[in-house]
Amino acid sequence: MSASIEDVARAASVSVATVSRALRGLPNVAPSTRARVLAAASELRYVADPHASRLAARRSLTIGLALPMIGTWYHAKLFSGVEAVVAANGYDVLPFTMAGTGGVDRFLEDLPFRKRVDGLVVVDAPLHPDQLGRLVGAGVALVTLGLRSEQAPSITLDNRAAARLAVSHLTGLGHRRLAIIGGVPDDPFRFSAPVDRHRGYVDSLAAAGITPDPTLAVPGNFSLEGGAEAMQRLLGASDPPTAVFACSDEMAIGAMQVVRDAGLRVPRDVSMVGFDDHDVSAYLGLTTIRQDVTGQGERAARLLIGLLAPTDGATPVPVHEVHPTRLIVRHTTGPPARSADRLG
Amino acid sequence: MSASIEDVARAASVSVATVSRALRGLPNVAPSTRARVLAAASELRYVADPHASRLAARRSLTIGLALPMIGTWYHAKLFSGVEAVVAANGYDVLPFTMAGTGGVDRFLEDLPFRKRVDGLVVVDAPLHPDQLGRLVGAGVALVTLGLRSEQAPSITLDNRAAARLAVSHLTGLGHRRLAIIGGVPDDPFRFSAPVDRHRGYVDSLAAAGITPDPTLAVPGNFSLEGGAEAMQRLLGASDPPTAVFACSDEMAIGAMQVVRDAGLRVPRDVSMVGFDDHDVSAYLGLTTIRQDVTGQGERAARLLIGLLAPTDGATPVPVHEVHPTRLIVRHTTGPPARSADRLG
DNA sequence: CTAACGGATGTAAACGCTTTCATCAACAAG
DNA sequence: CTTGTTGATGAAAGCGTTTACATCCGTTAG
Repeated sequence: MSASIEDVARAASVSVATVSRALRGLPNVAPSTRARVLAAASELRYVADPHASRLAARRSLTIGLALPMIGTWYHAKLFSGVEAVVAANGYDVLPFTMAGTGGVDRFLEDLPFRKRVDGLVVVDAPLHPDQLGRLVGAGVALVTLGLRSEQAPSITLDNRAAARLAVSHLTGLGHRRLAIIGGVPDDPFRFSAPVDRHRGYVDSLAAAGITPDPTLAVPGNFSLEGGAEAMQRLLGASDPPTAVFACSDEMAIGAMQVVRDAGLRVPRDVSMVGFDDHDVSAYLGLTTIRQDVTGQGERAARLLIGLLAPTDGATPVPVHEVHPTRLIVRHTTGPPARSADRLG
Repeated sequence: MSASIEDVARAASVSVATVSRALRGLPNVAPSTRARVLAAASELRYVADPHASRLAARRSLTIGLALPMIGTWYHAKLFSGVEAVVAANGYDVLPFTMAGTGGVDRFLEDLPFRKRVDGLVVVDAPLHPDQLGRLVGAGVALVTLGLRSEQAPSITLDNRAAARLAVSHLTGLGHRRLAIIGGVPDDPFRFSAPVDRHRGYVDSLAAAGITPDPTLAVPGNFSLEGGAEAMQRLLGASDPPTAVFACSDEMAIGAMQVVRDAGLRVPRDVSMVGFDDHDVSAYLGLTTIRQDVTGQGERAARLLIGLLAPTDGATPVPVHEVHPTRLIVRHTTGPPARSADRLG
């Protein structure tokens, strides 16, 4: 049905070995022969069967991308970055979503990617350190994104410092009752961002001489809905916050809507700062912490592909990159209304 | 390094053929034998090498997903839907992005997916009808999403009717100067939504006795930035619209920000209706046309997998599904301010 | 008791490549 | 003129499965 390497060999009057070499740009092929092979291949619209070639070459030319889910802004951007450089380097990308039955544990149990990918980008580190260690031990090249691990190169943010940036901005404006929407995850080893950001929040409060009020720290599930629910709880309290640090822009957006629905104004009654710099945030005027998600994906892919390249020396030391974040002040933060009281 | 089928065969004291049969649940294997093989396989943590098995079985158990890009809300949701059902059916999904060098044409030229996927979901039909025809002729199972094609099953929206829904809502409120942000694409064969929605817009104007003003139809590139730029142009005109139909929520969001930056209010000065029902739209109170993007992705995948299943009869007639849309009225639409003038 | 049958199993030939190794020609050096 | 050397090429052995076909054996029908 479709041409095989033998067809090309016949058409070019050479052996299949020569076709293979010529097509892959290997040395020791006479220029004239190579030209003839190339012509024949393109004439026959020949494309090497990836399965055959991967079986023979013992490399899949595929990198796996393990993430908790697709469909959110963050993961889509990440995917986009990874995909771009992976494709540019001639690899395929194979997404693994942890959402299905069994999730992470089944993923590790069945190792569905075994023999299927040359390397793995693990996002939000849905794996325990020892699980990661086992993988690395099994010879799987991998880089983690979102959680630092000692066993493999990683790309992270300084979440604690970033949170300090956000919260200090708020305390600097005079806020004293500061809430955080984020939440402690089930397992800090798997997704450390919320706990680190919470630490930064506490840091900043301490620096401003404020004692953290545990009722002002509510989980938001990193979703619009979760942010809205969290804000509802905050507003329902006896002494609501004048400022909120949401650990994602989506939670911030959900929360702001609740604020407005309650007849309050942002930032007059409640200041809001998010995290991510979601595409829409600029258009909503949301003050936020910017991170370059696509760039992180690109970087992770590049790192992994570097790992896959034949290392002509000792095993390289794992790289740990901490990507920058930046406070973007827009229009959802301002001094607390009560500061006027204090002045008066 | 990792167990092969021979290792399992040896451990279970049977031939590799029996192992293969036992593991794949084929008939004609004695229950006791099957149990023994299963035990051995799990003991050795055996997983069949996908490349070998795909080469031998001549099917890749992979479905390709060709889309213009990842990273936007729409495509991420679609991806999410496709991925879920594809994974549930034991297939892998291999994304192909058209963004890179050459884009669609190179994609078709090299047919990079040839021999690599069993079927293809083509999103936003980046292919000409005759290109699609060639693919189908070449035996590639495919379903298109976003553009109806006669050669293959398709999943579409009735974009024209949906646009009528949106625009009639606006005319019903009394608007007479109605803009549309969407734009005519380079090639209506590749992405027909904008032209169909424009038709629906014209329909509704006609029904309301309004002559379309070509200066009120501006392209917006289906992006936040594009929406903003479009709105800038509309506002800069001598007689700006009192209502805008944006062909995507993202364009609507970009446009609304420009409206507000100009010191105008939504919906008092400008009504806005979007298209998609983006996750954030509910939180922004955006009136919009809802479509179930994830559901469309799921459906496309299901259709394709059905196509792949052994057809024990004549070639099935291509299914053309038109998925529903619905107008969701929220808070960005209202009667035009000037309607008061008319009353007065 | 024999022949035919059918279920369980094994043998071995693909599948379409890559890659090692051998071969060969041409040419430089002795 | 031999002997090395080097670059171009081909032969063939895998790579780890699937699957058509053959074999074996216990049943059942005649």
